[in-house]
Parts: sequence; C-alpha cells; structure tokens
Amino acid sequence: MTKKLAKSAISQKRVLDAAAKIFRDFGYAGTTMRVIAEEAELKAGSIYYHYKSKDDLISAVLDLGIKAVIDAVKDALAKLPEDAPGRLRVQTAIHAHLSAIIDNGDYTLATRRVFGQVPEAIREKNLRLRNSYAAMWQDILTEAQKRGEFRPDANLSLARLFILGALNWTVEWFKPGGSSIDEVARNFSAVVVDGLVVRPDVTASGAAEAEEKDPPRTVRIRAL
Amino acid sequence: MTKKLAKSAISQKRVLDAAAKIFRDFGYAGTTMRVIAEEAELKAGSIYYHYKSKDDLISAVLDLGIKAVIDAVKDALAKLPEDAPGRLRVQTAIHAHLSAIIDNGDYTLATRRVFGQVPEAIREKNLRLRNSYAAMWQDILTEAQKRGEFRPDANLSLARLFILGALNWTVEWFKPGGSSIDEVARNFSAVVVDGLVVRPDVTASGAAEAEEKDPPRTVRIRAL
DNA sequence: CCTCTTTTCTAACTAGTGTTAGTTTTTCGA
DNA sequence: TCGAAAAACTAACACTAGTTAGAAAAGAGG
Repeated sequence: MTKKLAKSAISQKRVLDAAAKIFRDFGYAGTTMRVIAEEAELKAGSIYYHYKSKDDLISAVLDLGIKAVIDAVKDALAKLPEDAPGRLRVQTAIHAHLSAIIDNGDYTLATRRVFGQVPEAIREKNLRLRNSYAAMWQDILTEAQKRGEFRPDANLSLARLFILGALNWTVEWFKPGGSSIDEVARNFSAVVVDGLVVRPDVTASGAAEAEEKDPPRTVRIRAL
Repeated sequence: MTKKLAKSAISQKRVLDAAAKIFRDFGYAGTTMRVIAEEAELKAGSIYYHYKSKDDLISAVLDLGIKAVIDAVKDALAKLPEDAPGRLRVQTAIHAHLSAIIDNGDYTLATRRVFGQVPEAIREKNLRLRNSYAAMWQDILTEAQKRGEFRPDANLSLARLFILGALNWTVEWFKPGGSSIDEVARNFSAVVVDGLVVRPDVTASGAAEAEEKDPPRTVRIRAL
C-alpha cells in the first residue's frame, strides 16, 4: 500500500479545518455537515468520502487539538539543558503551551467548547491524551518541589489545575491586536512562579526578623 | 396588576433549573425543549407558558449564572473592613467566587459551555453583566497596586484574566469528594497573591547582596 | 356546584438533521 | 487520448427540531 495521494490529504485537511472552525462557533450539536461543507467549499455528501461520520470528524478535531499542544510543549522542554531549573521549565512550558493554543486557535477553542457535549466514547478516548499531558505538567512541578525549588507546602495538583485552567482560558480573550504571546507568557509566569518558588525570606538565614517586623508580608495565607 | 402567583413561580424555576442542567450537558443547539420538559416533568409545549422561546430560556440561564457570582462576591467584599488590605480582598473574592460557582454549578457550567454558541444578541446582553464583574476585580487589583501592596510592574489586566480564567475552570474538575472549596481557595490565593505582593527582598533594604549571591532567585523573569 | 383563570397537554406544521446510494465529474498515468 | 481510480455531486431517506393553536385539566373563590 502506497502513501495517500497529496490531493486527497489537502482536501481532507481543508474539511478538518472547516470542521474545527464551525464546531468552535456552534458546538457539537449546533454544527451541521452542510455548514462544514460550505466552509470547506464542498457539498455535504462529499465529506463522507474523507470522514465516515460527524463523530469521526469531531474526534479528529479533539485529538489534533490536544496533540498540537503536547508536541509543542514536549519539543520546547526537550531543548532545555538537563539541569534546567524548575522555574525555567515552567516558563518554557507556559510559553510553548500558549503559542500552541493560539496558533491552533480553532482547534483548541473547539476542543474546549465542545468537549463536554460530545458522546461518551469519543470523550473517553480524547481524555487519555489529556491525562498524559496533565501528567507531564505534574512531573515538572513535583520534580522542582523535590529539588527544593518550590514551596514544600504547595498543593501541586491544585497548582497544575490553576495553571492549565488559566492557560486554556486565554484562547477566549487573546486577540492579535493586544498583548503579545511573549508578554502574556512572561506575565503569567511571573504570577505563577513567584507564587511557587521558595521565597528568600523563608530559606535565607537572617530573614526572620524582617518577617516579625512586617507581619502582613508573611508567606502563608491565613484561612478565610 | 398583582404579583404573580406562587405556584407559577415554582414551576417556572423548575423549568429554569432543568434548562440549566440540560444546556450544561448538551450545549445550546444540543438541548431540546422536549428534553428540558422531561427533566422538569412537563410536556414540551407547556414550557412556552413560562418562557416564550428557547432563546428566552438560555438568556435567563446565562444571566442568572453570572448574577449569582456577582452578588456573592459583592456581599463578601462588603463585609470586609474599610481598610482591608488588597491581599485579603483578593483572598475573599476568590473564595466567594469559588463558592458561588460551585453552589450554582449547573448555571455556571451551562454559562461557560454555552456562551460561545448562543445567538449574538443574547451574548451581547449577558456580556454587559460580565464586564461589570470584570471591572469589579480590576478595581480590587489596581487599588492594591496604588497602595503599593502589589508589584508595580505587574500587568493587572492580564492578572485578572488569569485569575478569572483559572477560577472559572474549576467547575470543570471540582468534585465534592476531593479538595474542599476552602482548600482550593486557599491554594489559589497562595499562588496568585504571593506572585503579586511586593517581595521583601525588593523593597526591604539590605536584600541586594542576597540576590547577588543567589541569582536564580531573582524576581524578574527573563524573556524566553 | 358552578365559573373563571391558570396551567398543562395534544397533535400537528414546517424546516432542517445526518447519512446513503447512485451518478457524474475530475485527475492523471500509460 | 484513453480509461481507470479518485473525488465530488445530487436527490432522497427517515427522523427530529422549535413552535403553535386549540382542547383539556387543575385550582380557586363564591
């Protein structure tokens, strides 16, 4: 069996791109094969030459959406030196994640908006990919905590959920005219990392008296 | 014209609750009047006695979803003393927001999932409420920055987007069995606030040499 | 018990859904 | 240029959608 013809692959991608865009705007049920076809400059029936059902299409969109992010983050992390500190790993992952979800905006947005509405089986399949991605982040965080770079009392599962939640939400408000990806990544890293790293006044010796003089600056948060 | 009868109001709320739940699970287009009716123990046609269209229903769900959060956060902030520091205001707002969106889970989730798929006019109307809520958060943050409590170089618009993004995402993963609302709120606050407050080693005199001895702990994040 | 109002139901309409079978057009190597 | 393979189209199918008009039931007050 030889490779698929180029022509077919192009057309297939055009349908997939169109599907991502329409799913993004109208949700799972709100998306019709006829509208996807129109977006892809085709007739509805022709889609079935490339994808065997609507569910097949949404499944492809979902998988590609998360895979693009996984690959981007993995590649960026792989380029770091072995001994790169946790802070840099987090910064790098944040930047790569942001770039990926904005470059693949239609797919990520479609994924985010449609995920909860898709048939159980399709969601389950896609969930496996997402879980592996979550595990990747968890590794970065726990590794850094083990090395003493992050506060030992931080709940890293919650921190991960915070980070990925905020990151994934960016596609909702990010517009090309506003802050650049670099700017957003830098600011977000600043918020997250400076809340996670061990603070000098905690580890460094001779910082205790400063804390006593100025209680409101204490690291630990009182329960509400 | 007298007040509406109690009986009618109860039935109307039952329909609205059912609608929130179904919209949450199936999205805007995926939700059918017949399924909402079933959930509310009614026949499809009867819904139209209470709401004049499907769009009327979704609009009510969206508005109630955001209003519940606004009221909760406003109330919590009002109970703070006049001179409450920014750190405490942020903690309080985070906790109130979290409590509200989890108590009104169906409405918040429906709102989050359906917002992007709803007809333009309805979205526009709901957006006004959401903008007023965003402005409220912005006030808390800028006020604290003015008073010197938060880093002067932090981009507070971005910070707000991160916070609200992460908070709104919690409804996707929060389960009664896991971390409590208090725990989540405390951890989120820790991440956010400790990333925003002025760090002692920046303001306090005599911290410079510590920074020189241990460069990786520097506050500012290098661009990637 | 009767009557008026509120609430619910029934049955139907039109429009649009995913999908398919069969046909036509396009592509491209020999 | 011919002809087979690939790609796209057409027209229809069974089904479900939101909505409505009118009948029926439930409730309340006298």
